[in-house]
Amino acid sequence: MDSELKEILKGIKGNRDFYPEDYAEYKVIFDAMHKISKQFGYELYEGPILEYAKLIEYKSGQNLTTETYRLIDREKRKLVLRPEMTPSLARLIVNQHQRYPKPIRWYCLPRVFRDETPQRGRVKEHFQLNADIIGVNHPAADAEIIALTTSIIKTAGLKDEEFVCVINSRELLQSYLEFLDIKKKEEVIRIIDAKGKYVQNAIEADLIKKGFKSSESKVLAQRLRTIWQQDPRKEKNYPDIESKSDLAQYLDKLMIIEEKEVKAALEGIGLSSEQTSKVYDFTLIKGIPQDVIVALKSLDVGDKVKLAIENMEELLTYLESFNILKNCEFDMSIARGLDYYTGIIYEFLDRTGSVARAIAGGGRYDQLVESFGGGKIPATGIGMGETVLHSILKKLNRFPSYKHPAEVYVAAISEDVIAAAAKIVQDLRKDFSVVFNPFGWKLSRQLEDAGSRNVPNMVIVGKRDLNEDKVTLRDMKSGEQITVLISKLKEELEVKVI
RNA sequence: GCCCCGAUAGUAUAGCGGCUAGUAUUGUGGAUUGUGGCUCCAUAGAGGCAGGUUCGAAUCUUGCUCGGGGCACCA
Repeated sequence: MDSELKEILKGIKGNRDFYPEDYAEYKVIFDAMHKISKQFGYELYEGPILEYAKLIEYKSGQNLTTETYRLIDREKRKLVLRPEMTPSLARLIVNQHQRYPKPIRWYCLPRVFRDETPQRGRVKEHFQLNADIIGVNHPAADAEIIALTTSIIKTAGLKDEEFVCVINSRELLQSYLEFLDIKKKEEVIRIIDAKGKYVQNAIEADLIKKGFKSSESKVLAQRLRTIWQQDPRKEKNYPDIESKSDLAQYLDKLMIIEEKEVKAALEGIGLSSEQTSKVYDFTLIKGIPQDVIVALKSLDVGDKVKLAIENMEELLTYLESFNILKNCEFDMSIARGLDYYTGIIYEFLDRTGSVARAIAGGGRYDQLVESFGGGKIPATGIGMGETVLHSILKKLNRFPSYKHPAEVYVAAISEDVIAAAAKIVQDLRKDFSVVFNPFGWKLSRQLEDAGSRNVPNMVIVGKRDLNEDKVTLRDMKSGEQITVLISKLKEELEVKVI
């Protein structure tokens, strides 16, 4: 084979081929997304894969990130392969929202593209469910999106204890920083967001000082970071770490390391030691929502912060009404969505330890539509890629084994009954998935074919039966056969195919 | 962009400087003429790509490509 052709046939890095067995797994997730979105009364929409580069720039108010696929068309227009759906959604809303009564509940399952290095749960091309409520600014809307997402994740195959939705309020975080008279809010948020990295870097540096090899230190520090993030109270045992005396000591000190490193970073950008410890203590507030509300209420804060806390409390009541409180935690250290989110923000995290990335993430973005010149239209929504969820479910072995779609295999024994068989096939196809191979194959070959594809039922059409208006119905698994009148065939099959 | 690991038929693997590249399974065709999954026969199919070292490279080496994992980034 030509060497160039060989390279081409490998495909583009990070883009994916879905063979039928693979697609069947993703379909479990897609079906859950469609089914639940419909259950919640969301309408399906779609947009173009190509958009003007400017549209993405408007949304973010900055230049295109390096990850966006760019292209130029024949008319020299600068276009992009959509890296996310929200800008297109905002475009649709700005253009025609007046046609629709509010709130608008829409969902979409677009293929989106990002030119980034593939990692676990991260590829260049993926499907990303978007579900949004547009036109109301009410905590119940945020709660509904969280309920919808929870339901999808559970329908796809995860159990309650295997994931968690962590919730914070950007409004609360910001107003609290304002209350403390902190100017560099963005930088503080960035440090809080990256605290895991501070812990990891400190451990890595310490390990190198102790004489570990640089590459080994990196791996070990990562492992400790993962433990610290997923199990801060150290409830489980970690034999791989505990067996090494050099490492075991870190397990108990993770919280201390975090405090020291994060505080140093905060003071490093000019916060007073009082501001630093107040901010740090604030980020430690996390846990079951009721407890967090109590802790927040005990803080001595201004009216603006109190309002934000009341908002959180209201959200809590809706989470409870929607029966998803058990899936939720409030966590003041979650700082996702620096740029666009304005209120409640949330992300769904894996608790099985398979994948570090978020399963889904979303929040309230009340100013986005306005920034496109579309008037003050509040909105909240979620984005959920299929890759992280798939990766977790795969690791847990939750996908059913692959099944060929055909329910019935119709075999014609000889060429002179093909016409009669074809007629039966046509009729059966109104109710069943039917495979028919009228290629003049011998019966034994057709039996083997049906067997190798795991088609459960076979209808054998031959002259002998046909003379009495009958066919033979064979159960491929047991090998049992009965002859039935053609007119009764469907009835018989209906019992077998459920 | 950076780091680690890997790459032999569709799949799973063997060989580790002497290749005419072995095995299993899968594919295709056939042998039992209206009853398969067994057996048998035939047939097809591979060292990711490009260069270097060497008398000789699948094997050693360099770069790239693709895959897996991580960092940074992004969310």
